[in-house]
Amino acid sequence: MKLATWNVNSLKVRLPHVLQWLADNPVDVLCLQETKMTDDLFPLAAIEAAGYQAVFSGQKTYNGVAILSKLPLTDVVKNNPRYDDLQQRILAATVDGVRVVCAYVPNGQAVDSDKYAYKLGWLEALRVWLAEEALTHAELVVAGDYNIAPEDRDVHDPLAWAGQVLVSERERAALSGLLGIGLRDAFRLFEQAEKSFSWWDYRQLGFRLNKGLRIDHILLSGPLAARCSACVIDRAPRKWEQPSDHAPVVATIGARPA
DNA sequence: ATGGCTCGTGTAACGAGA
Repeated sequence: MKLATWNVNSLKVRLPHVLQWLADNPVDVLCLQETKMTDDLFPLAAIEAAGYQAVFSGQKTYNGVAILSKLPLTDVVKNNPRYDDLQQRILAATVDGVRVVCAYVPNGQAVDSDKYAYKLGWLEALRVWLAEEALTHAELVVAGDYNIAPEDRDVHDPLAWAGQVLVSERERAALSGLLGIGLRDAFRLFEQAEKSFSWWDYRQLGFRLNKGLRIDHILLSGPLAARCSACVIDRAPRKWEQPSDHAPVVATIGARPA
């Protein structure tokens, strides 16, 4: 099974990119974040024409998540049942026995802001819920835009970013908390090139100068991590016309042992 | 030190993202 996550920064603008990317990379499951549209506007027909089923949970202007899959999506859950949230940031579904959670973690804006406190509370509630999910789903994937660079090697200029939102200690501790329930960062299961990032600022030639952060992650439960044979960031669509500021992350997971 | 770019909204700037 190939599984990917991609923050598209508006599915209305990026639908052609998603369709092109799926044509080039026919993954089994694609988690999308920042669709930025209500469900009545979701481009289901175009996605189905590309050979994918889809579930989605959106809202006007901000946030919004979706899961695309070649195989049926069952047991769909919108939002974290342990957290009352007006923002549409979580979507879960089961595909071929694998529990897939698509997450768009709050940005946090600045460490002294209300949004930062919301981010930390949201992440703690996510940890509590995922710990429960892990008990009933041995094969659990949590893929999405975490808005956290786990380590300094995931930051183009750690000194400039030190202490700021996306890299602060409390955010990193919250991400470690998710690993503490038995999840692994698929990207770090393998040797990777230095300065591997998944997001680059639109401004200041961020992509061309590789001034980026690795903030989009695929976390895998133990049985899936054991079968994961690769995890890569696909920079190609970041070079296309009118790109998202994020690149897709793709994990390859082998078949269950007989 | 600040803003730099792109999105949605709505049709002009502005909030938000990261």
